[in-house]
Amino acid sequence: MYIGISSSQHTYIYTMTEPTRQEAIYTAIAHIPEGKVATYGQIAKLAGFPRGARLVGQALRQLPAKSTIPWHRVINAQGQLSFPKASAKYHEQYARLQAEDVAFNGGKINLTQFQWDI
DNA sequence: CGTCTGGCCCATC
DNA sequence: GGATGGGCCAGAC
Repeated sequence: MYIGISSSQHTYIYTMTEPTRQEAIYTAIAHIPEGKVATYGQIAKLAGFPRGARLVGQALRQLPAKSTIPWHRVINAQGQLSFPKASAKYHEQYARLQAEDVAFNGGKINLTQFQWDI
């Protein structure tokens, strides 16, 4: 989010120079429709970082708990959740996706069926 | 500066 | 299916 101060010339001074990578990434994720998933690489590209898949992971790791963006719709390019299978996070993501009728087959999501195509 | 580590990706074998 | 190696970018030493 920008914090801006307007001047008489209609220019703006921001506390952060530009949309942060994080913001661009969060915005992209926010656009994933319900019942669809996107890969880290896909989000990175959308946010303007063609090879920045890891940035997406980093951004999501720092996501505030109160945030409402659909982080659970971001999965890896293999169609799997990028959490250890035994972890609470894995189960939460799994449950949220299933609640949106995203199907798992042997722990994997069929990307040709469920990937968000822009 | 260098090196390692991440909710990764891709090509290749 | 799996393993490996290169690439990517930002942070943390």
